[in-house]
Amino acid sequence: MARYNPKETEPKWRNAWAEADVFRAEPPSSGRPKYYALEMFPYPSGRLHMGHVRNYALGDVKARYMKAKGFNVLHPMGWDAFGLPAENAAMERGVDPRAWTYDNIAKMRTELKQLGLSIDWSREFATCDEAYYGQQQAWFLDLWKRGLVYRREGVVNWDPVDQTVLANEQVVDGRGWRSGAVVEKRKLNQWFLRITDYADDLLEGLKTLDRWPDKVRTMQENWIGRSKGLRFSFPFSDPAPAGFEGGLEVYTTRPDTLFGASFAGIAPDHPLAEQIAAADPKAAAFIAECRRGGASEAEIETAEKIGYDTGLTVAHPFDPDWKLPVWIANFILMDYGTGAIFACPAHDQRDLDFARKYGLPVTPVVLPPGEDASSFQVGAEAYVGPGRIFNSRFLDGLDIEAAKAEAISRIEAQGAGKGATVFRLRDWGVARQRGWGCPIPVVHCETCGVVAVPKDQLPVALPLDLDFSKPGNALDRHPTWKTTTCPTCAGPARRETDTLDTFVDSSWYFARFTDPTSPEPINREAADYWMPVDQYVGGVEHAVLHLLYSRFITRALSDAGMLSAKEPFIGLFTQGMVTHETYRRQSGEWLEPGEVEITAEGNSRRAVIVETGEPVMIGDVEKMSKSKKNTVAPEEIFDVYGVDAARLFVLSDSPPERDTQWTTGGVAGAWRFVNRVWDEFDSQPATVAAADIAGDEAAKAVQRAVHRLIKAMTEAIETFRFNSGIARLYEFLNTLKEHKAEGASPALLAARAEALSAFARLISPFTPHLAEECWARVGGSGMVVHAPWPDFDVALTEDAVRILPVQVNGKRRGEISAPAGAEPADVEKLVLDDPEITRRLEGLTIRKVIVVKDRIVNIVAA
RNA sequence: GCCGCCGUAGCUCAGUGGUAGAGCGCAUCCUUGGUAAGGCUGAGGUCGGCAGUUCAAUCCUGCCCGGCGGCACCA
Repeated sequence: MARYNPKETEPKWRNAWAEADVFRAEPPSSGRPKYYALEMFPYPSGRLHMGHVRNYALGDVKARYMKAKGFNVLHPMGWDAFGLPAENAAMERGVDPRAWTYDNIAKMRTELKQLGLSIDWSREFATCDEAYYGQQQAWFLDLWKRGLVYRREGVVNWDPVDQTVLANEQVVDGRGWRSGAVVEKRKLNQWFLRITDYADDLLEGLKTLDRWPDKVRTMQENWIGRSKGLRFSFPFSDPAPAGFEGGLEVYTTRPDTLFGASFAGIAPDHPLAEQIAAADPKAAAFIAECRRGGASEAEIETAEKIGYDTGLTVAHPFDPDWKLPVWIANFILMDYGTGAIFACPAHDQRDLDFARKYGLPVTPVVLPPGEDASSFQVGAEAYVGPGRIFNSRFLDGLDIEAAKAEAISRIEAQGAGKGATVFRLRDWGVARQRGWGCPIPVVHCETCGVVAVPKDQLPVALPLDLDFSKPGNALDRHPTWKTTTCPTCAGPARRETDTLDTFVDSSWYFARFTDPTSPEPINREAADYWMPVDQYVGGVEHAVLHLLYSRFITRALSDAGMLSAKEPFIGLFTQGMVTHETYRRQSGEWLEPGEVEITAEGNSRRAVIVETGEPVMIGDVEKMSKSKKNTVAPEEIFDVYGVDAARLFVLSDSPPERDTQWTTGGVAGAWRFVNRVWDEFDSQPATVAAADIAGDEAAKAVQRAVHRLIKAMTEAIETFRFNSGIARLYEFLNTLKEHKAEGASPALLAARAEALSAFARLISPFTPHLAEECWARVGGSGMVVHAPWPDFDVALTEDAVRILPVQVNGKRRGEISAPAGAEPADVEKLVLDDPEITRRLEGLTIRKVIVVKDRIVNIVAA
């Protein structure tokens, strides 16, 4: 018996696929239904990690399956190649970022190809290719013309370590998402994309994405954060401060509680606050105090509410004689709503905390059900539940929703304000002060202002001789690059030296894949055939970054006429991480898995350092990371066990959406499976004569098992439950082993031949190389990649005779066999005739007999 | 605090309103010309807890406990 040798087999089949060019997507004219499978493209770090293996293996299962189902599959690959790691490498090691990046791409391409993915490599590109980012510049200018790009001075998030601006989405708990540094606020001239124009549409669109995880939809919903309310102005009671003659504009979602108003509040960086501070040193000191507070989550959480009474008062909108004091308060955010609020302490916890601290009035205006108006009081907790309005003049007696509507219409009738919808989502700041990115294609002219570079002068290419030896923007300090002439007046001009956020690069690459050499950014015909992506696979960490930006850009480009699709990804799957146990010395230093030897002692385990025998602490199971040294290099696994075993294990051990734990035992198990599968094919005669299997129980059992397997595998792949599918493959292999080829009857051999033919096709999405070898071994025609997915016969998935357990009062007391589909009445008769059962019923009176067809019988007796 | 996911064998996980499963690990034995290997057999589970619905609950419902994730001074 020849042992399976992946080192020879796997490269052999990869070459065969490449030579036959089997994964090239056919043109739209092929007439076959399309299927666009895509995994989030990698950053070319230069090294493949297990997370990549899992991500691309998952996508590959679906792509190969759909190909077998007869679809015209597009499954491309590219590189998200701009960004900071290249600049850091340049700074640390003096290499050229371009050379470093393309070098890494070459290395990673080799490793990815080794995975045996069904990729159409003819479409490959990198976002740092001039041909790509030049097209990006072209559509950027189109969006500018359409008013979706604007430039303004604004307070931005500044990452002091990476020395660049960050988008709101890239600030996590007050820290830069990449550097982890505490983010500072700076005023800068910034480029923005008007994503807020699409806030409503992006929110509504989520409802149509029924093949997205609920979790991701919820996260986007929260992020967009739509709230409906009222925007209105408080008139100042005394002469209004300069510039506020129109009053103090506030936003509220609770206009129903207007009669519970206690004070008006403004953010410390509200223009009015700044104006007051200019004349009032105490106010200025207070504002400075507010700014000192950090932005980290812990600090926000514990920050006490503090306020400063400005001495100004405003009039209640429904009662000119009712004066409300104006406070500056640290809990009010300038960049939400209008940066000013009206406070109703009885029904808002923040307002209540504040009012209690500063002795401001607390008037309840919503009466909870069952409470009495004369006795209801608010203590330390604001009441935010449902109820009837009281203490509120013309709103009295209304429920909350009716009162909101009434208050809004009164305010609108007075001309004091308007119902308004407010979003948490802010416009997307896209400019980055970096040299290794897509240049923003504009020039600054002294006479003409900011001017777009004409399309025939695109791409605005990065110079080849950027100096990355110092931190900061290499493009800005280049000696000559930014000096140019104005395209409009031919006068002296300066190029924009900001580049685009790399999330811009990744928010349209999927559309470019449909025709990566198009002279336009997007070939509309190709995009309209292929888009949207049918199945997108990637990490959940992009739930609100990449996935939201891509949805926005797709809409914007669609509205600009470049493609029809509004949603980029109609199906989304977010896979879990690959984790591994961690190991440390007693002294606390992390150890690599390879340095540690683990021995089992009964059900517990003991770990020591291989070389010294020094005891090792086995730590938590955590995401593979270099810092904790709990990584396993894919290429080492490929070397020992082969690519198929690695793919199989990484797909088999957990549901794809959950984290999976890498273990050497697990991959060894997958490797044994590969070998046992090969044994079954290798022990089968290459050619088998047809035989009637009707009278052969073993043959029939194999036949039923394989039909059940086809059904289960089809469902498992359709529903992304690959691990369950693989569990079924293991079970089926046990069935095959029970009905060996050695000494088999002609009927069993024939049944095995048919089963093996199907089996080779069923394993092909998971272990494609092994599948080819097996397919060839049993004389399959052509390659298994070209073979259609096997069909199953429902009748053959069921047994002709069923063993029905028989319960008495819910406890199992025996079993009987009955023909499949036997009627309850007949089964009941069989049961009551059964001596074993009747013996169990002696002395009991049968009350009821429940027969569930083909499942079970329960006798209720007393 | 709000929302979501998870809890089944020692470990990682399938599964179903009706007989509790796989891989790994563990134990016994066989093989020692598949050998830094292969095979047979086996032990091991109050299906997180309590209650309800049902003839029947690991599965449905409610409450509770434990773990993980997301959001959170957004008016």
